[in-house]
Parts: sequence; C-alpha cells; structure tokens
Amino acid sequence: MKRRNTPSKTAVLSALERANTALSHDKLLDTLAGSVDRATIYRILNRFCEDGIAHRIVADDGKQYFALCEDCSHQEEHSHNHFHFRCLQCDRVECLTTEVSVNLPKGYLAENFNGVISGKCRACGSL
Amino acid sequence: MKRRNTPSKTAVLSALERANTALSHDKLLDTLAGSVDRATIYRILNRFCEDGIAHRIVADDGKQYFALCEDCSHQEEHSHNHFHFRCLQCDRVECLTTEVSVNLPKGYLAENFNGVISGKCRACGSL
DNA sequence: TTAATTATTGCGACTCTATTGCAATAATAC
DNA sequence: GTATTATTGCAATAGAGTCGCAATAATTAA
Ligand SMILES: [Mn+2]
Ligand SMILES: [Mn+2]
Ligand SMILES: [Zn+2]
Ligand SMILES: [Zn+2]
Repeated sequence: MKRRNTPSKTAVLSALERANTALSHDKLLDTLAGSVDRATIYRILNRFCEDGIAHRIVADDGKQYFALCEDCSHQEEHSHNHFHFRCLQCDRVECLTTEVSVNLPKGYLAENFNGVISGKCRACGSL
Repeated sequence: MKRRNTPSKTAVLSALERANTALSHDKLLDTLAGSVDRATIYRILNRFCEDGIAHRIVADDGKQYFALCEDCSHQEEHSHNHFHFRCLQCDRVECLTTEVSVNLPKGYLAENFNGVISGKCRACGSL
C-alpha cells in the first residue's frame, strides 16, 4: 500500500511541525479549522504512526496525543522510551527528552512504552 | 461525606483482593456476574481511588484498570511511581514493583504518574 | 496527455468507555 | 424506631475513536 501526498496530509504534518508539543485530535481539528474531516485526521495520524513519522501518547485523561518523531527518527531501532508531561492546567503535552529503561521481570517482552506524568508545567506554575 | 459499607462495595473490594492483577471495569462486571450495576462499579472504583484504597492505571488501550494499593498504603506519602505491564495477548495488567523517579525540567510539578509497558507476559511468551 | 488503478477522503453510522440525573433504597447515627 | 443522607439502579448522555461505502483525486502506465 503505497502512500500518497494529499493536501490533508500536508496540513496535518505542518500543524504538527508548527506546534512544538504533542497534539490531540480535537486540537488538530481546531487548528485545521474544518478544512479536514474528523475521520480523515484520525486516519492520517494513524498512518503517521505506522510509518514512524509520529508517535502516539495515550495520556492519563484517556485521550491520544501525537508528536512528530524528531530526535528519534535517525535511529534504526525506533523506540520511544521517554516520558511525556501533560499540564493539568493548560493541557499541553510535551515529550521529555531523557530516555528511560525499565527492566521487566524475566520472560517479559516489551513492545510499547507509554509514560505520562501530569501536573503543572513551568508556565502555569508561576501564576 | 462519610463512606458506608455496602454489599456492592465489599464485592468489588474482594474481587480486587482475589485478583493479583489490576482489573478493568468490564472484567469486574464479569466477575461480579451482574450482581452489581455497571455505573455502581464505576462509582465504587472512583471512590476507592479518592480514598487511596486503589489506584487507577490508564493503559495504552485507552481503558482504565484498577489495582489495590498494597505495598504503598503504609507510606504517608502515597505515591504510585511504578510501571504497569499489560500483556497484549492475555490482556492482564500488573503492577511492576520497582519505583521509578523521573526528573522533570525546572519549574515542573508532578502530580500523577502513569507508566504502562505493553508486550508479552511470561506465560504468553512461552507458547 | 490521457486513461486506468487504487489510496484517500467525507459523511454518517456505529462502538466502546465512562459519566450523570434522578428517584428509590438502605446504611448509619441519634 | 426514626431521620438523615450516602449509595444504588436504571436510563440517558457524553466523548473518543473506528468503520463502511460511495465519491474523489494522486499516482502510474500507456
Ligand atoms: Mn519520537
Ligand atoms: Mn499502589
Ligand atoms: Zn501548563
Ligand atoms: Zn499474557
């Protein structure tokens, strides 16, 4: 299944590039101002994840957020063992840069890592 | 708001005790075999979390799982900085015991920790 | 440049998880 | 036992995400 370039895809991609945080579906829907359909956004983001262009974060609010793979794209072993921070006040979700490693019990095989810490971000803390 | 003891509450609590893993709502609904209403289970679990009897895990499948606070209940600083493992095959979610600490960027305040690693558990790996 | 192929889109319907309003029930305190 | 009010059951609702399908348009080959 070969991927095609479409205005919608480009729009979602550049919205993710412009934001320096992870974005949720509804935030993207907002940003794209109705120029792209809901379901299409979902499908584009899922494709980005399949293709390793973005990664999905399931936050503790039960919603999915998406961030471009920047620092990690050049590695052959594409892993996302980093935490994300979600501000409970401004609701921004951002990647924390430090990679973490967890040692699992014997016999366990890790496939996905999903770490989210929620709290107050710097900007919101100094209010 | 003072808490009361009810058969439903007891049933949910002992179901959680019996299981040595975290349980999802539907798993509990199953276990309780229709003796407790869906909404009631949700409410009981939310109360358990408020009261520090259980903790909530938002897994990467978007569902909530609940586990009793065992090792952590005796600490005054009730924290849950441990990962959870969800098996993609048998769908069991369990607490990993090692506590982790993440250092956040300056000015960030952590309030909740939610770490989930999904993959294949020991039992399912050796098939 | 045109025609054929098929990935992608838009729309609506749908699934699934979780919450909420409200009247009825029952645990606790007096 | 009576009064108080936390809890329950039920139905309705909200919200996130997916899916089927016909229409559209990006790509490829002629
Ligand atoms: Mn990445
Ligand atoms: Mn605990
Ligand atoms: Zn903030
Ligand atoms: Zn398993």
